Amino acid sequence: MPELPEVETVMRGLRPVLEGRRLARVEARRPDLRWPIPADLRQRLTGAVVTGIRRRAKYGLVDTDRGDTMILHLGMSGRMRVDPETDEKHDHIVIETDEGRRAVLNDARRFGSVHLVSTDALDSHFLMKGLGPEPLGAPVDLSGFKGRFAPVKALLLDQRLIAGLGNIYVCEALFDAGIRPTREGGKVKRTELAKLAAAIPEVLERAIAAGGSTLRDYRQVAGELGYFQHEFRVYGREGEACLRCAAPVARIVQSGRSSFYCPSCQK
DNA sequence: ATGTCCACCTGCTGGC
DNA sequence: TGCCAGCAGGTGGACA
Repeated sequence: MPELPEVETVMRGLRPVLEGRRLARVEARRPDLRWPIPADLRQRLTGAVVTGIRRRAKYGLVDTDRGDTMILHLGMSGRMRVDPETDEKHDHIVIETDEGRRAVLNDARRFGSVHLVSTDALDSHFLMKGLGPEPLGAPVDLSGFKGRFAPVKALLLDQRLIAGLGNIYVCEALFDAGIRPTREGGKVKRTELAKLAAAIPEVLERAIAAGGSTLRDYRQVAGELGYFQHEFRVYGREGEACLRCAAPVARIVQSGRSSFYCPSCQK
């Protein structure tokens, strides 16, 4: 669920609560999520000062003054809540600062994960080392699509080529660029790739500005919804009229995941 | 190397 | 009301 804009929104919400604060209490309520939760998480984080709150691709990063970085992934259903009023089912990790403020990781499906690594070795961690460039800021480089046979949809989801896109924003960016998700990656024309390269950061930035997209689980850290789902042009709109040409939006399944597109606008 | 699937897990919705 | 099938924002790893 949480793609780059949702993770960015969550980390922006955590920053004022955690950054610069000393961690007074850290609790892991179960031994594992997708991977084992580090057994020394509590010992290494308790008493440490949070020196940075960052995001890389769909990962949240929390740096401490002890030279450690916690790597946080929200999987499909992960949420962070700040200063929650009540405990909820699937609250797995609780972090409390010296001000008594709390950040709680809740993840019903447990596809998310928590790792703790030396900040110096962060880039060589197996979750980080294969990640492609960030799709914000600098222009997106899609030259890696050359010679590839996989559908352009699959290439955009490949975190080694571009890091941070998921099913929603890939569908939306392909619509904006007028490219059908089934097109063979290597056969997408240069001019179309240029449109796509521009559409990707554009849609991500609009989603961040809207606080992300709330379909089911996702919330901002204080419980607010995201609002970008109201701006979807194709995602989840099967059978509804294309906003550009009024043809019905189609849904197909590619490698087990839904792709939404306009059969008339997207060639 | 490249592309395709499955598995991991819970919760919700819609049909019967 | 109950049951069951199908579906969901991700992604590492197994396979041909």
